[in-house]
Amino acid sequence: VISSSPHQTTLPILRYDLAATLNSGQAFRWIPHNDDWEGVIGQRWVRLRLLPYAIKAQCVAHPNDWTWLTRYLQSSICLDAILDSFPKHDPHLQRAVQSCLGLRLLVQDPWECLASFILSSSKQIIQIRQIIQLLTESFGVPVDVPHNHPPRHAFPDPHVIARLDEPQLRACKTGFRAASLLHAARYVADHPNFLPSLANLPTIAARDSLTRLPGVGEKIANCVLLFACGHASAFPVDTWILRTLQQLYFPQRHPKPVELRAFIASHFGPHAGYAQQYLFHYARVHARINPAHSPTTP
DNA sequence: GTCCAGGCCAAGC
DNA sequence: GCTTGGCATGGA
Repeated sequence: VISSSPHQTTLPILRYDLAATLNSGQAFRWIPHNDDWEGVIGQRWVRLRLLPYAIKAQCVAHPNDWTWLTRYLQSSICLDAILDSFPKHDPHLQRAVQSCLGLRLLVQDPWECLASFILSSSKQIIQIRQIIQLLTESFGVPVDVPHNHPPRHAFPDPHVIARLDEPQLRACKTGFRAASLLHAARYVADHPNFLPSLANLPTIAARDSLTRLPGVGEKIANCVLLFACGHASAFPVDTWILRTLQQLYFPQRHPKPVELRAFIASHFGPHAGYAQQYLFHYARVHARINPAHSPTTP
């Protein structure tokens, strides 16, 4: 591994909650170090720090431009336009937005996102991180890191996963998800246009093509569409969001899936996926909203 | 020890 | 159409 001094830049930002963005269950590879966040985007190691009106970014090789980073972080978008599109008379959503004003949706690599969420099924976020770390350390290419820095690895390419077998994947604690990951890797490796094409399809058609993969249902498909393919109305409904929606919008009853889908489509507007991310983060931080079993706060 | 986790799927109402 | 159990694994 070649090491050298970090190169850095400063991205101007208006409102950006870096911690909430990197730690709200959309990406699984960011590690906090004091005020810094370290991660790997594509083949690049990156260190980020939030300043009053900027994000300071360091990486090892000097890049020609930083478009890859501003696109990933969505640091240049107009957040107000998105927040203004939310329903005006929804105190629950407004409260969630105020609790982490500056939370953004990242734009991630579709393969890493698809693979990560295949591995997420019926796992806690902390365990998803562990599985993905094992996978990258076992099969990912080492990336350049600063001097005396622990090694970091790129997320393994679909072609690499495709040549493995199920026991090798189960050795990374993937469990019953191994077969689905292997199948997805082989399909993506054999159909290089599949994932790039999703961004240009209507959301429903893109979702239908994703759910044809074994182990990919409506929820995981919506995660890929929202977190990697630019489908702003995709609204992943997991156990957290389901209980949150029930408690906030359907007190004392349990709407059927059809009713819930209709509510989501009509209530949250064109950036429903953003609303979902605020509600998800709010529910997880303020566990009192969401006493699935026993809340940690009185 | 028990319950359940950013689910999905096949089987059985 | 909706509900249930099984699927690995390990936090809480």
